[in-house]
Amino acid sequence: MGRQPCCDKLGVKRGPWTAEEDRKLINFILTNGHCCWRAVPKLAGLLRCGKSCRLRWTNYLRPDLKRGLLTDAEEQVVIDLHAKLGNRWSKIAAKLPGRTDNEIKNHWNTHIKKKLIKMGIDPITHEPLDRKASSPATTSQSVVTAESKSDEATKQQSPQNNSVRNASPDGSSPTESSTNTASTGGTSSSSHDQDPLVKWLLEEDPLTGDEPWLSFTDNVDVDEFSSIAAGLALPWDGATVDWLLDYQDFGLEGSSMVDSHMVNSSNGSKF
DNA sequence: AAGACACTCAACCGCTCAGCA
DNA sequence: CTGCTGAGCGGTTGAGTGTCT
Repeated sequence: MGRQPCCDKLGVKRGPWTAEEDRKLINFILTNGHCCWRAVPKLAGLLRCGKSCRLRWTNYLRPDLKRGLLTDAEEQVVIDLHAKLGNRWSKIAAKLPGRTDNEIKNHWNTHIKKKLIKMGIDPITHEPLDRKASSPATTSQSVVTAESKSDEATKQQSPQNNSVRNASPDGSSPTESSTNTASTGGTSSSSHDQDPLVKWLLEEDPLTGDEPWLSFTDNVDVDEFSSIAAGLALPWDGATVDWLLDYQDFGLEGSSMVDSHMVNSSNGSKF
């Protein structure tokens, strides 16, 4: 790759996480929360950079994560939101509780993209492939606005330009307006604006930001966390938490074992 | 059975943004 | 206003795994 690692300090471990590292990170965050990711590895006794810890937690260890493939309904939501928002995976993920941006991004690239192509829909423009060359206009079948199309076109023309993220979180910046003006442009009312579900998804954040593990600052123990999780219908029951914290003690190797456990433990429906 | 190829997804990287002094 | 720092985001990589020949 030739890139400089983000954490080029000697002694900073990279690569796949071990069960022991997962255990340390889980233990630390469940008892202390994460006030400052940079400090987490040091305090948790991990030879990782904070960035790596944050990624591991948010993409894999977080207790509210669903595991396994996206359901058809979730997939449809992703497609709809992608048509509206483009590659803003974090925004899309925010509308799908239990899903991470990384997961959605991966799923998009590996499954949905192909599915759409198979269906004759351009995954970038969300327009029928056979109409792409002949007419840029939107159709009733189209699930994207002309604006988001230009958004994608802009991005494609300047692959080094990450400026889509110049948009403010509420999508109101000039950049946002110029590249993804679905809410302001004349074609703002795609078919999904009439879809109550999509409308809701575009307006509401299912996650409020006050998830319990974000505010563990008072040495909440695992049992307490388990009950909180149960109360919130989080996917981790007490047994799972206990198991998760102990699974490497049974000689299970690698975090992939967590996956299989999570999937198998609930009739194959993720966790 | 074994090698080649395809696919998946965890993890990495660089960039940008937000908050603060 | 400016510069610094930490957090978050999206794009990309590559190891592991599955499927095909």
